[in-house]
Amino acid sequence: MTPKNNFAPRVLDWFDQHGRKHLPWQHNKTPYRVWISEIMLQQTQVTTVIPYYERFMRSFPDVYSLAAASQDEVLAHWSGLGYYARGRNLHKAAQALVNDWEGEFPATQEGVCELPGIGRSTAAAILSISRNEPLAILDGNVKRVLARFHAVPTWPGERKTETAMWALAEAYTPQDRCGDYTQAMMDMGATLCTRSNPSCERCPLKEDCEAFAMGAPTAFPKSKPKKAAKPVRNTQMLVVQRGETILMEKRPASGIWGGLWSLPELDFDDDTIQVAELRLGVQVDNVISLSPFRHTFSHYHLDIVPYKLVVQEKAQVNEAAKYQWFEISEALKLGLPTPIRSILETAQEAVGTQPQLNL
DNA sequence: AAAGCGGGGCA
DNA sequence: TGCCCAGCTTT
Repeated sequence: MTPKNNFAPRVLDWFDQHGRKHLPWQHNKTPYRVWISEIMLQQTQVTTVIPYYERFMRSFPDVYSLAAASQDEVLAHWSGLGYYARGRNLHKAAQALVNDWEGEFPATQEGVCELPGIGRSTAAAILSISRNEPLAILDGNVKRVLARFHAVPTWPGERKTETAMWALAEAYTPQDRCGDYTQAMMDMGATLCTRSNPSCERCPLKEDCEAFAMGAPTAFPKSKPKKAAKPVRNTQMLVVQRGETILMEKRPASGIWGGLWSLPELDFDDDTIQVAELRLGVQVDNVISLSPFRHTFSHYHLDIVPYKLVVQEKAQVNEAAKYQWFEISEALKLGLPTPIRSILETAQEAVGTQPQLNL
């Protein structure tokens, strides 16, 4: 990492010229007032928060009034903001402040982090803005700014990436005007360095922003690795019944289920009877639908639609080497792929119980 | 419909 | 400790 020495001054200059400085929580910046605003802003945009914030402050002007209120009263003021667990935490934390801290916020970040609903970043925001403590924040806004500035190549959700980004955040946080810097970084993330359509031209950091230099600001922060959305494949599987026996197929030695006994399979959109008769060389007397189900492999889902085909007693099949007739109970003693085993078990139970489709 | 959001809470 | 979730928004 090569911190640019003038990072913070540039951010602060931008803030002095363009930052928002007259939001309701930006005057009389007590820890209490900053705290309430930070919690509300975690989940909601500035314009929505303003009326809620003002109403909340009117009813609960200080930590004592908040602590003394009932949870229902507090939640009534939260109504419409969502995330009510955070409203409840707010109330609990107010009571903890009154009971354990004589109504004052702890002096240290660790102390503030003890309060329910406040973690490292929110604690730093409260203390830097209200008391000008030189503590770094790393909320979504700051993560975005830093990820772009350094073209951070990995997903911030990874532990080591997040640790590295905390180190960056600390390296850039100035000793002076830390509160303004905190506000400025949030403001930049909210108004310039937005998730989509960032206003790079107006950004005071663009000359040294690696993502901007790459011409790809929105490529950062790297998004969460996709859970490799497993493709879905479809197949038909056939339980070909001849008297008391069913037809098992020996799979090729390599590939999926290599060398195992399985069931004859058709493409999903093959005409079941027609293709079965053609390929196996048997005549189908009767078709019984079995329950379709999904089998999931490590890399794809296989949706299996099983059918039972009843064929004539003396049917012979083509390619006899690949096939063998087994009683179901005998077939179940073979080493079978799991979904094949389930089909056979189902077919065994289902004899005579399924509605029959005579064709 | 999918990802992002800070902190909580679980294994 | 490390990972995933709740509950809502934005894209």
